[in-house]
Amino acid sequence: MRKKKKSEFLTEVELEFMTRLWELGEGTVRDVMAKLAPERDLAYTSAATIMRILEQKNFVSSKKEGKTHVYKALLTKDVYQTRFLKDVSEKLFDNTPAALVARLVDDDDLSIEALNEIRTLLEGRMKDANDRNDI
Amino acid sequence: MRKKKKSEFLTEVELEFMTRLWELGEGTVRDVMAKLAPERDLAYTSAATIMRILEQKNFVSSKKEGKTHVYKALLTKDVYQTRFLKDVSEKLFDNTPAALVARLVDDDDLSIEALNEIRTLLEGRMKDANDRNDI
DNA sequence: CAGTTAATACTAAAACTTTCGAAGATCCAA
DNA sequence: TTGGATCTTCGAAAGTTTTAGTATTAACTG
Repeated sequence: MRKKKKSEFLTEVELEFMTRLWELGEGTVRDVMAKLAPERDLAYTSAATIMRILEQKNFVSSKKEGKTHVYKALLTKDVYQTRFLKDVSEKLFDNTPAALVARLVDDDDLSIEALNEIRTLLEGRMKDANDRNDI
Repeated sequence: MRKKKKSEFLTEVELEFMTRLWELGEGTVRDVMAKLAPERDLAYTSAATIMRILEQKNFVSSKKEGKTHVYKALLTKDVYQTRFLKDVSEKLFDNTPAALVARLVDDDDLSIEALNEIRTLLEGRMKDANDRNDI
């Protein structure tokens, strides 16, 4: 017998739907479906089920407008990205985020601009961290 | 009816086992089990099943030594990390690895040491990029 | 108000994941 | 060489994920 898994992370299809909802801000099942890839051929009831599951798992909330539900993410994409990366870092990179970055910049050719952007952000962060330490 | 999912990525338990095997280089079911967290209470047959599944999915190969199988990863951790990050980048960061790094360094939980490591890495990478540009 | 349209709720299937027991195979020691 | 220990293989149970059909319910339309 297995114990029930706590759903901290989105499944593949759930992520697909959440991504659309993040883009939309909020929307109905039809709205979300309309944003799926055109080749994605999914019955309306399937999409509705996914949205219902997302609500059960507390990833989204819904309010009723007329007879339809309007869904809204309860979790920002930023927060989810952070949570997810923390887990990846732990499970696949021995808890060393630097190793993760190493692998990433090793593989993909980031533009100089992107690298600069990241460095700026990094230095801002390091300054903050130092300030906190100096108190 | 769903179409068969091609298993490009490891499941949670599979990753747990592969991580041990990567640490070991190669090993038997017992070897891998011995490296699991002490509180991980798993029957030997369960572990054997996981290893067999990993072999079916072509993540590992095995050679027979006496009556036991000695397993070896067919996929390096580096390659898997790269493959995985590419997917994460795509699915959760709009295909912009820079956004991924940005999110990572923006995480308040990151230590100063980790930030330093990342900066060192980044500067090395930027130097390389500049060198290439100067040619 | 009755009929059509469209949304939701319920249910269930098929595939996948995780776990482990039963049965048979193999090796070693006495 | 045989008994015990240990290994492998097979199958299956229980939970999760993904998909969609059916039934019900709510809104609009003539």
